[in-house]
Amino acid sequence: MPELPEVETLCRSLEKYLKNEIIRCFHVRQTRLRLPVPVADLKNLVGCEIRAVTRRGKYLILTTDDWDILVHLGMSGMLQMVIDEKPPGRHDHLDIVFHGGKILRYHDPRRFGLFLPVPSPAVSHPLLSHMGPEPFSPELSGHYLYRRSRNRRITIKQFLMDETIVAGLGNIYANESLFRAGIRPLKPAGRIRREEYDKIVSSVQNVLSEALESGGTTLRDFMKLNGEPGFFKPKLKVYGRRGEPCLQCGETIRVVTLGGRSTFFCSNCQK
DNA sequence: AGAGGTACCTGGCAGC
DNA sequence: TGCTGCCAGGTACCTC
Repeated sequence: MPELPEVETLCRSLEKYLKNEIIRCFHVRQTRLRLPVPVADLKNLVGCEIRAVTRRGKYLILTTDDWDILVHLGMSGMLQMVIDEKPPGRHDHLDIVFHGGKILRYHDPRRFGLFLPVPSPAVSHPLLSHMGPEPFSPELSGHYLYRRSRNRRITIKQFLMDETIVAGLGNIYANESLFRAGIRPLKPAGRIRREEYDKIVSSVQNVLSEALESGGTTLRDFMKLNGEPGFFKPKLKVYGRRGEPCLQCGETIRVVTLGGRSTFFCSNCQK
């Protein structure tokens, strides 16, 4: 369930739950994630206090003094606070056990996620250092996207999903943003005008902040319920609506594949 | 350099 | 009921 708004909400909840907690130990049951969990390096974190929990793109960063932990949820990852001594289930790959008894449990059936101890600061790690601006940073502007897109023949949708261009914009919100901006996802990025990029930036920010509100509620329930996935169902206008009528004009929502990802659009509203 | 395809995994669901 | 094939919120790596 890891969309950027959900990762952001998770980040805020974790900050509250984990700040000033001291790591007692790790229980690693599966090391084979997107990158292998370097078990030997985890020793560097034992006894360390969590200073902050932050987010960069869809990565979570648990910060201590000299080492940080980089967490990515991939397609199917979840983090949950385990209060009692609940036995780990299938795909509960890893626990962080804190002094005082709190446990943070990493669960990821598809194992596309990542759990990586890295020397501070995590933001200079190669996985993060090449990332583009955050969707809400002032760096992300119509001017910026216009400049980065010149001479690019890639489609605008793939361009927006390139994390070196914008950090953390996933498939759902790339689709939704382009619908709101009235721009067809198949249009080459290099052929989009400056004013259209202004519109794209505000669409991205509006969609994400609206989703953040709904995502937040779901995530709080999720934490309270000790891992019940919840039913986060944002008000999607195009994503997942193949064959259904466009909510603006009634035209049938179409789907194409771009970069291996399903891409939904209204051929009447999006030019 | 940029673009397209593929690989990494498991689970859920539609269709037979 | 049970099998098969397809699809899924992500990212990195390979080839052309």
